[in-house]
Amino acid sequence: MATYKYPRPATTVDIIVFTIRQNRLHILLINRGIEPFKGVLALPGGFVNTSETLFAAAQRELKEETHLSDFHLKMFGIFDDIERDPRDRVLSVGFYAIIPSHDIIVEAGTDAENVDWYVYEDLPALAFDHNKIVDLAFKTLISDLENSSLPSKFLETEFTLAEFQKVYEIILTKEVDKRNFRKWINSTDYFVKTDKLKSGGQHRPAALYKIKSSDDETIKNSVQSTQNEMSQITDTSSETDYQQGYQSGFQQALKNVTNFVNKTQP
Amino acid sequence: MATYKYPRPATTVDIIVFTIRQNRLHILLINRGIEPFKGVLALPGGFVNTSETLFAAAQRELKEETHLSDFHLKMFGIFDDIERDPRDRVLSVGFYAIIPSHDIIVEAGTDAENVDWYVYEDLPALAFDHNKIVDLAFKTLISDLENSSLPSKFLETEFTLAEFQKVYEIILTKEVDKRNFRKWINSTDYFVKTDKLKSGGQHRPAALYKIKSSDDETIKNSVQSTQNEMSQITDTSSETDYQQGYQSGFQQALKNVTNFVNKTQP
DNA sequence: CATGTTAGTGTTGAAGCAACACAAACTGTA
DNA sequence: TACAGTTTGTGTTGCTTCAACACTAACATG
Repeated sequence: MATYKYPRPATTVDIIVFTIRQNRLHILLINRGIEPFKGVLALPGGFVNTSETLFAAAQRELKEETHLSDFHLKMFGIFDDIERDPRDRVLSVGFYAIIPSHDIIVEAGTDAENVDWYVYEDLPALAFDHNKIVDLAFKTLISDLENSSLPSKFLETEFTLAEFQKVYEIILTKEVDKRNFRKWINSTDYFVKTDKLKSGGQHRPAALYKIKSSDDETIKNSVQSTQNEMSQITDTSSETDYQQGYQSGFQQALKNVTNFVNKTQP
Repeated sequence: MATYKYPRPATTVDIIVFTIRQNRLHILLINRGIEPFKGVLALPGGFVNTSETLFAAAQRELKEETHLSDFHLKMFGIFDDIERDPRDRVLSVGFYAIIPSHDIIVEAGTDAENVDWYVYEDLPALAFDHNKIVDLAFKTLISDLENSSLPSKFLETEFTLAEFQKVYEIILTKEVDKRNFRKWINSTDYFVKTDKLKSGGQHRPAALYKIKSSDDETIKNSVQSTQNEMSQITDTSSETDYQQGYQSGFQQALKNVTNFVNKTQP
């Protein structure tokens, strides 16, 4: 039991786990095993302990309820409607995770009676305000797509450009021009061609690419636990920001301002 | 007294109040009247009650400590370092506020011994992790500048384009091209020219502009209390998003995807 | 009415990007 | 072994966007 001078809201984390299965975007939902909303589909998540960060809580809950432990994880929003949980005043912090398509072993954990994948575009009504949380997670995913190596997290470490292009087409539900896509790949410095080819196909073998990083294993195997705030700066520096850690801020923030500001010094 | 089965982190809000004085960006700080960090400069803010939203808490605290009540207010981040408050485990949600330069009557409230304005570029070490919070607030302000009518919140309801341009130059610390700036003003539909002129100057009178909105009083006099999550979508629709409220999400999220996606339908 | 100061206005060259078609490489089968 | 079938891989062009840049108009004051 814990006693405080003033009442305080509880804090939870909820996680949207995205993956691609059968060429469609899916998210992970649990069938709630306990009240409230017993038997209703809901996002994996749970209460934040006093001894852990929000990221740690999201990792822990996802592992408890799904036995997943290796994923990209990003905080994207806070949900604070007063009546969003019938039991008590509960704030929730939303995270989204991306796991590769081949990595889809999930088992029900303690709080969950059942864990399964559901097609994103055809979700039923979820418990609490979870539909709203899912919507914002998807919007955030979309806006994160272009300016980072993030979509490759849907694939294995090495992937062909055709596979990678397909990830975009599935998430955006739009056709992508092959040549322009490849030009964009080369214009970023997120990816490099390996000297390997995708073998075993029936047709012309494709070159395998991977994320360009001095230590991509570190990135792959750990969540972004050092990034403990939501970066509103959705520019091309968002990935490197996290690796550089905390910067002095002022000059950093000015880097990517565009528009009518003079580029040349007078 | 409040008793819970499990311990829970406390939740606070901290507010960065931006304004422009003497052609420099300032923020509002209080000299803490109580421990911890008694006598140290800190952001206005305080604990969130169980019966209020985070926005309501930010409004209330700002009013309690500064007697300000009319401002633009936006949530921008969460701060969850485990040791960020020596008393207890405390999560903090950051907001920034913008108040017009003419509207700078502030008085010390209950928790604050002293309230005053400090030049943004020359801040001392603040209590808790407040320097970090200020940095992210400023980054968010910068990225919000271009795609909204927000910077006009630094000015009175009606303003000249020279005044408006000056706001950008002060915040960005860069010179702005007058003709390109005015072209940008016209290309957005955020602003309209009124039929009034700025009188009383010594030289050619300038036309007065204002925010184009059917009910701009509503926008001016209220915080964005209906926007209870951080919109990661930093595109040109961010202002209208808030007015339209919650949308179905999927198609909405696709609107502003650019880059290599085919624009024409096959 | 002459001077001083701010308000207000268009054009041009460069860069970025969407649209678009065909040859090369490999597998399996005849 | 060659032919059919399928996927990989590659450049150019026109359009749009935007940064750079200089002069005239309007008013106040002495």
